[in-house]
Amino acid sequence: MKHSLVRHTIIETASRLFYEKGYNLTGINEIIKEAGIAKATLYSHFKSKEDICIAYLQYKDQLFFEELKPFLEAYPKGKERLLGLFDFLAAFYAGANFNGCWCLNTISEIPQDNKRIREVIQHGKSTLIQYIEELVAEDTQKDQETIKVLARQLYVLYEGGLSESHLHQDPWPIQTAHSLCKKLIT
Amino acid sequence: MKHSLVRHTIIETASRLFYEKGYNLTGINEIIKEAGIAKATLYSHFKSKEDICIAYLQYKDQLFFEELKPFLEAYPKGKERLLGLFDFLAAFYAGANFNGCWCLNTISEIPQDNKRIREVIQHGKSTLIQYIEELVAEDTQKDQETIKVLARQLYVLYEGGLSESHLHQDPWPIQTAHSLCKKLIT
DNA sequence: TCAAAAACAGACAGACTTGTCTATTTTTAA
DNA sequence: TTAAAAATAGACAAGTCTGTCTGTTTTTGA
Repeated sequence: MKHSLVRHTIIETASRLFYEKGYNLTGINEIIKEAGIAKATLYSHFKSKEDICIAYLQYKDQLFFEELKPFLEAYPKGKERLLGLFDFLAAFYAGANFNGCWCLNTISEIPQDNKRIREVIQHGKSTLIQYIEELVAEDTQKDQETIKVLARQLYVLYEGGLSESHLHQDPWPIQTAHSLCKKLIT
Repeated sequence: MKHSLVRHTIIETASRLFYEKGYNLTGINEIIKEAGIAKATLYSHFKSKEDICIAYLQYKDQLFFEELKPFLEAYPKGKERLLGLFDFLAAFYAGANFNGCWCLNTISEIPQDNKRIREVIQHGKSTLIQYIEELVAEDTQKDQETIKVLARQLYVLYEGGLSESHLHQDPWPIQTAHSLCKKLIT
């Protein structure tokens, strides 16, 4: 297998396992077994499990935006697209292998003083907030401050719906967030 | 030490460690060392680590309501008391040892098929929703369905603010949830 | 006072963890 | 074609984990 392909296989396999089973309950031995590679190969691509964790978080964020953006482009700019955010969430929930937000899950699993992983997670979420700001800006004319405030409100709704649908194993929190979003923007 | 006192010491120590460090990163050996008891003593009170986890979740929920209820009784019934919910959250965030929501943290740490722990968590959160319904009902006259819908909306806001303030290590999501609550009830 | 209950220290089993290392084979690319 | 790079299997170190067990000492309560 080509060098870069092996790396990709490791990230894909580790991501699936980390997301499904959790970071601490997934061992290196399980990753190499499922990926079908040798342990020395894994450690020639990543110097530690923590490095794989960071690659996992970045990979999930990348996939997330690669799916979200085309999904929302099917909606007309403005209010409908903002509501589309919660349709995306509902589809995400309904899809196979849903296990909540990988960022919140991982934050819960690492020591509080692990700044390296925390920063990757916070960066990913900041990117999402920024993207929501862009969606809000596409709606009717607003000043910069109003845009920022509304984006943060929608973000908190989005995350609340996501984590609570996971906890209750029921889509009602996402639906609640959706209807609250509607109330906010109309 | 008296029998029931030992049990309480175990729960208190385990709760502190589970909440601070996470469930999987806290070992039985650490619990007995910090609690100052023998391992055989711990296992005479709890048959497994999972049983301690359940006692931990119930203990935290109990403490939570024991603090929340008197806190809110200082507010006038109705809208102000509903907003007080988010003041409580802000105080919880600002307090020492804040580490997010123990329910979401624990859900992230256990295997997906662990129904026993999941049910304890879902039960605790359902109790919170029910309590919010009571707070909502204290406000102006509403039919039962409207009460339920509004309570769920406030709950999603509450949880979103809580988990995101934890993630970003900043109180802005709680403040955002607070202002959204205000908008909702006035 | 005295028997029962509880707590004690700590060894131990058995399985797991991450990460290193050796020695061999395969693949790649010029 | 051939030398360098990469992947291989798997042993190993050194530590972790949960849970059991033995044998002793302390506490409790009637």
